[in-house]
Amino acid sequence: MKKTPRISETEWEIMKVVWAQAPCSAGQIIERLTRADATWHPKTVKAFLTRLVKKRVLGFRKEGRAYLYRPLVREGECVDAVSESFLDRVFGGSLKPMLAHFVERNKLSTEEVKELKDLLEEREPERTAPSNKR
Amino acid sequence: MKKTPRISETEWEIMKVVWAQAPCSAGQIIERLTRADATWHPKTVKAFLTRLVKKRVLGFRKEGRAYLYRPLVREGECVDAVSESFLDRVFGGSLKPMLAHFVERNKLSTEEVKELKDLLEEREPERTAPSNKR
DNA sequence: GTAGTCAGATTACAAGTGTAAGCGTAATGG
DNA sequence: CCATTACGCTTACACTTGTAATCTGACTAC
Repeated sequence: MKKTPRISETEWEIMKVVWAQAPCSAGQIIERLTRADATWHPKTVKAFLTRLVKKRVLGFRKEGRAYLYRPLVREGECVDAVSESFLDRVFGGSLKPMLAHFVERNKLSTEEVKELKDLLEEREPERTAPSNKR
Repeated sequence: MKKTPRISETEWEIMKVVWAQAPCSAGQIIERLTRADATWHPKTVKAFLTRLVKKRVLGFRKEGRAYLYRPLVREGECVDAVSESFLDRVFGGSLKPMLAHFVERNKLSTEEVKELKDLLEEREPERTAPSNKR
């Protein structure tokens, strides 16, 4: 296991953009972020970018005057890490209570319920014995 | 809405015990925690308890020499808050990708898949009265 | 070429976190 | 009584996070 570096909440916002936009400049990132939420301050974003590079979460290559940033960790890995941590911390690591919570809370439409069931359907019979994860 | 106070990762560990054990002394909490993970240091736990009281997440009543702590915020509320934040941040707020992720990742047994499907089944909105409110 | 502009880097700083040792006080066992 | 415990409270400190101004060096428009 490679132990994904810890990515804070705000850092995650920035990473989402980088993950989505492949190699992108600070300008593009700032633009994207401020478009969604005008309270982002360019300087703040820059500072975060520098930090993320230092953390080795982002890499870059010089492209003329500016940098083109790119992720050094894959989104999937980070999602895995944070999801597992969340599941463990809040729901003791078991899916059922978690799903129960979300289903309860997000009043799903019949439509959505069906989608989710289909999703479960597709996955399926890897084995019959309870796989105690981890 | 009452805006649940932010509960950090480590604080959550402690809260889990308090939520589970109703009114309980520092000693009981420490005991519980160290039983599960011997690296907990009593002093550390005490410090967190004090902080949590200051944050108004825990309350207490004196019981002789010691305090009996009790939660001032309900677990459900905190779970709601942190779950929503997680869902938004990591999965853009939509359940389906999230479920997909967890289902994919935790190689479920047929058994477990069935349980989850049942869970969805139960929750299904009353289709007799199609109140489609999102 | 000289001032302005625009990069990213550096620095700053207040909160929040994780960790734990010390302090003061009250109970306790000799 | 009095030293030891047992408690909670205070203090400490390094690290992280959120936020942003300032610095520095390169480039651009006069």
